[in-house]
Amino acid sequence: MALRVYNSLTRQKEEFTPINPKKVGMYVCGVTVYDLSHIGHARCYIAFDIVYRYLKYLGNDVTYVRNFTDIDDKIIRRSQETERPHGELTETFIQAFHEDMEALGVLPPDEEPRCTAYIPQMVTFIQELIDEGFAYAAENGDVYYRVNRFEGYGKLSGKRLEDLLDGARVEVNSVKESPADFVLWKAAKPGEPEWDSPWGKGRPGWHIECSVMSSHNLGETIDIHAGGKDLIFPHHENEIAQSEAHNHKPFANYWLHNGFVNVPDEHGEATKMSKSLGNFFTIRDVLAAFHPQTVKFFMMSTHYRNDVLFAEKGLEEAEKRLIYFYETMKKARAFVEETKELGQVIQPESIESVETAFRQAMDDDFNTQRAFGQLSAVFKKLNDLINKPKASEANRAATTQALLEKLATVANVLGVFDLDPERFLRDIQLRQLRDLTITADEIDEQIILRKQARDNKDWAKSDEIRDALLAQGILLKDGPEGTTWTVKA
RNA sequence: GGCACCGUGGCCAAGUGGUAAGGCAGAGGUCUGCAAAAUCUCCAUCACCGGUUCGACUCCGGUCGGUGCCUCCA
Repeated sequence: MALRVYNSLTRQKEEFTPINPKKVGMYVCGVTVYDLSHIGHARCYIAFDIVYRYLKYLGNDVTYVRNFTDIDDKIIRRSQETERPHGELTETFIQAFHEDMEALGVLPPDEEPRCTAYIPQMVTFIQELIDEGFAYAAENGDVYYRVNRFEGYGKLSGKRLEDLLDGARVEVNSVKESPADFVLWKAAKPGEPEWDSPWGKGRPGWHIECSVMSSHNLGETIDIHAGGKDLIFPHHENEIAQSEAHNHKPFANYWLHNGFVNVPDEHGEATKMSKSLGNFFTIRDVLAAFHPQTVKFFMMSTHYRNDVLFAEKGLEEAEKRLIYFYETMKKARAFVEETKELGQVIQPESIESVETAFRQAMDDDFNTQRAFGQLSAVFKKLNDLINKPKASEANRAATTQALLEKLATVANVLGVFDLDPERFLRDIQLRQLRDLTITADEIDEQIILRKQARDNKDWAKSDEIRDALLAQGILLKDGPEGTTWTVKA
């Protein structure tokens, strides 16, 4: 078995071969910290968190670098609007981003470089591009990349330079040699944050940051470079142009891009999130409404390269499914604990096949949806073991235990259903209760009263309590281990 | 206009040359004091038209429909 990944550069799935065996360097473009992060960011960093985890699971020593863009036009504007120093502003949102990622169970990368810490390196890099004729300083203090000097321009996005020029708006009084040229260094206007450079005070352009931080942290050629698909052009195209012109070697061997998170419009059709339309969800908004695992599981229920429609129905479906997974694990765990002595595992090879199937799915470009499909069969099997006395209880319990252990391995790679089931289910209940006036203790009281009535076969009284709870939004479920409850949808 | 991508059951969503994973919803059965839950069973020929092939949802060409990028964007 070998891992195959879809490479945006070649537009096909390829076997993944790192430059150094078992040692992988990956760089994912991070956020610009001028505001709270949205669910599109969540999708991206969840997707590549899985990539990170899976590569490690396969035995690779992975160095994962994800930057923070902590200086750019939007930051400056926001800083001026709010009259806060830009450093303080970005610090706030870096912290918020960390909180969001932690809530989502996204592992921290190995390095999180901030571009303001690399300005001298960027200046050097730009100067070297100028020296080689790949860039030029304009009279206003800006420095531009000379796109037509770089032969491979457009190889990632599939765009041809002449097409770009056709489509480009004619910029009046542009200091650029060509409309396709992009900025490497921006001259500072009065009052803006500024750094020294041979071309005057200014700040780096967006694209140069990633080229420099990538090579400084991971070397001139890296294995994986990833980000949202909206970054393919111009950001990643420009990174390639900068880095390959500068280093004379390939910049990244594999380019991975995740799909968008869309939101429903008034007709339920997918539409792009945008602040102007007010259809924008921050990670915080969403986590207030749904459990982080629900959000994560939902995101992973579509292949990372496809767009996903962030609709309430889908989230609710995901949550329902996740509850089923956790409830099954809880029951399975209880079954094992109740069994005094564990016997022989029934069909040990079927236990191993769980992980084999998982790897087959994940080896195919991190196909989480397929992995979940296969795991459904495992949960069915657990139910079977718990409920159907086909074999001795001791053997069934042993098999259940073995499956649970295998599941834990897989859960750890996926970062889903890796929480304690009791705790997850309790968290879900408490979240659901927030919208109701009744408390968990009050419900438990009523359940005890109802049990007394039921023990006395006082069905009228029992049903009365049940109906009363239902009227308050609480749905009772009578199981072998007693009565549990959920909030009515 | 240029460049990419997509079109699988009521809905979500895998598969991509050998005759359609999984989930939600729905129908029926079991269980239950009755419910609910759980559990079991059932439920598609893959937008359309041509072509290649022994054989195509899967490859090629075309048609129709949808989306993204080309301006800041995960």
